[in-house]
Amino acid sequence: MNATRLFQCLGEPTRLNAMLLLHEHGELCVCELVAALEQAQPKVSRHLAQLRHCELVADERRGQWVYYRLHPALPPWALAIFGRAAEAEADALAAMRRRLAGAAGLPGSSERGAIACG
Amino acid sequence: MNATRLFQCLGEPTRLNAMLLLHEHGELCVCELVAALEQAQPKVSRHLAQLRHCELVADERRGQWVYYRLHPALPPWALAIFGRAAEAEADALAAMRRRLAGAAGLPGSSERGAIACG
DNA sequence: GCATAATATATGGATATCCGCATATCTGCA
DNA sequence: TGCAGATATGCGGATATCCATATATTATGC
Repeated sequence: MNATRLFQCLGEPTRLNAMLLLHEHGELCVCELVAALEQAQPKVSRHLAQLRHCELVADERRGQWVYYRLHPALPPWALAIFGRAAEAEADALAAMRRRLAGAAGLPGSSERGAIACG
Repeated sequence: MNATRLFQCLGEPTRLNAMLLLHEHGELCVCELVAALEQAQPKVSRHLAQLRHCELVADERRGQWVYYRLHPALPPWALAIFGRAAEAEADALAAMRRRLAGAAGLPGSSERGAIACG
């Protein structure tokens, strides 16, 4: 992991926001990211693939869903950078958090305290 | 100043290294940056112009030389990110520091302890 | 004014990035 | 087997990025 490459990956809003969400929530599936980011599914999926390629995230399939989390091998300085970026993007992050909580019916919604609808 | 834009700027080696050098040394003129970065002058100048445009650096002409420093309005979280990036790029930074010290005859060389040649 | 050093910009071309749309793959279930 | 939901990928096009070379600008010293 190298600083230039990390910054390249974070220099695009969808990827940065996805990383910040994963940093905050630990683990999210693609449909939750799509809901929180308010971006088209192929777009989110493509950016996640790029983050996977750079080993910024790790993915794991569980049944129908694919869960993403921060890559376990990320060095401490990278995590520290995510923390600072979260500080800088506090407002956008709050909005995404709200959309995530409002997305009922998604796999993780019960754990997040939302009312599951089905 | 916004996180995505900052990361875009830092996602290119010449710009990242220039920022780390300025973070470490406070102030450097273009010819010192050219020596430390080992990149062509027009290339360095162009990247500095871009950093200036994004208000990541401030410039000041003093006679023949133009000095660059980190922009005074940079928020704390941005400075913190530079610190972490410096940690990640410690080796490259050490090499640039050596080249800077070895560049005798440049405007700041006496202050840096090198032997001025003219 | 003229030569020179330091710095900035213009130009053109190669390459990369990002997107939307369509479609493929995979899983769970009837 | 076949359908539906979740996710990934192929493709073409628009745009942005980056570079090297050449040239312009600004300041200094004679």
